[in-house]
Amino acid sequence: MARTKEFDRAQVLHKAMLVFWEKGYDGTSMADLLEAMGISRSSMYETFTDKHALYLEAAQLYRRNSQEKRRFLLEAESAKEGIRQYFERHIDGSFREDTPMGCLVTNTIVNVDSPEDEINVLMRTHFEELGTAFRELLKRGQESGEIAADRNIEDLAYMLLTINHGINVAAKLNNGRGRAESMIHTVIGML
Amino acid sequence: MARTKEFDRAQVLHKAMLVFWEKGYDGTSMADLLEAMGISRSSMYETFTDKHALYLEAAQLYRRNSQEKRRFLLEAESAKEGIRQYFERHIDGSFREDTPMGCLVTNTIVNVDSPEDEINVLMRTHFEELGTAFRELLKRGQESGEIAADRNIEDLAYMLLTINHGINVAAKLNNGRGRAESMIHTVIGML
DNA sequence: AAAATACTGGAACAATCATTCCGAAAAGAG
DNA sequence: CTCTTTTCGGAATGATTGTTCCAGTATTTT
Repeated sequence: MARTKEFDRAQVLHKAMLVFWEKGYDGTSMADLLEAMGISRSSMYETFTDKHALYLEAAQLYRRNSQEKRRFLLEAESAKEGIRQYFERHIDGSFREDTPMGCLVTNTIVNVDSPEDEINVLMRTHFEELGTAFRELLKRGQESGEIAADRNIEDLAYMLLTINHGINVAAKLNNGRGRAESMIHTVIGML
Repeated sequence: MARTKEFDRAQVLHKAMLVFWEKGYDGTSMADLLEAMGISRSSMYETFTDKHALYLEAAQLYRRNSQEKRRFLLEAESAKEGIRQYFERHIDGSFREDTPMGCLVTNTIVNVDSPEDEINVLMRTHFEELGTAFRELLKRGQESGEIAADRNIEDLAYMLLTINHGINVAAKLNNGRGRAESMIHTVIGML
């Protein structure tokens, strides 16, 4: 009876995500979004309701992509090797030239005011899960003897989580990824 | 011939700094600033020229206060003890309840678009100097035998700098300072 | 008292923001 | 061709933004 469905919703959302990633929530205007998404104002509001709702969807998309890295932690046989592979991916994602620098989630934490905001809850969950993944893997590594028994697993996991945050900040400063890669190599050697 | 000087310029600037610290550059409106500073629009523009100029001054003030921590690195006799004292101060400043969470400088890096902006140059310098302070102290620690000779000083310094960044992000997530303090203790034990 | 300066309050401005609405063009289905 | 639905582009709205300007009120010194 009518015209076929829509444009490519997923693709358009992806474009929006890149803009949010680069400029943050307040920093991106609707004009920026529409230009990048390549659809009309009307279509955008029809499809995504709101700027806030669009951001929420974009953040969730980012998170899905980003969560793939965590598989290296969950499925690793060796703790150190799993951590190495995770950070290799993490550094690559944070420093690569064809996407914005840093991490959309980290970039946002700062920006949103209310800690009760749905967005902020999403961020907190994101990092709690990452911290848990580090902890579980380190624990397994300790049980298998790969990591010394006297190590404080809780502290090491929190250290890795903190380094994870720090890399996202460092990427914004653009000091070059080489230093980060070398640093992670040394950190793993100390575990 | 005339009325005496002004209100307390330094005090008013301090108030403005707290607002920028909490809400970021874009996030704070002139209304917010004026309410916190307690002076009139006219006086504000007369005294500080611009929002941008005001922010720049506020950031420099923050940086001066923040730089006092670095003295613990520059003047330390023991490397580990100096690093311990630095991070004790750093965590306290980042997590304390009577000032905004995190670090004004870190909170800003994300926000400003152009890397050529005077503000962004300020930020970069800030962290380069901190990285140098870590490196010099670690080197002295290695020469005095406090730190093993086979350690890669460059990597360790970059790790501490990255952890420094990460703490500022973690403070925004408000996971409680206890975990950060415990983590630093463990990290220093591993140096 | 008079003159000079410091500060205030509010009005006015132009720009930008997210959002809503409407009419027209486009495109598949009957 | 004729519906029906999707998409578009632009105009309009109302709120908020940073900034300028001016008249008026303090406050101090000559």
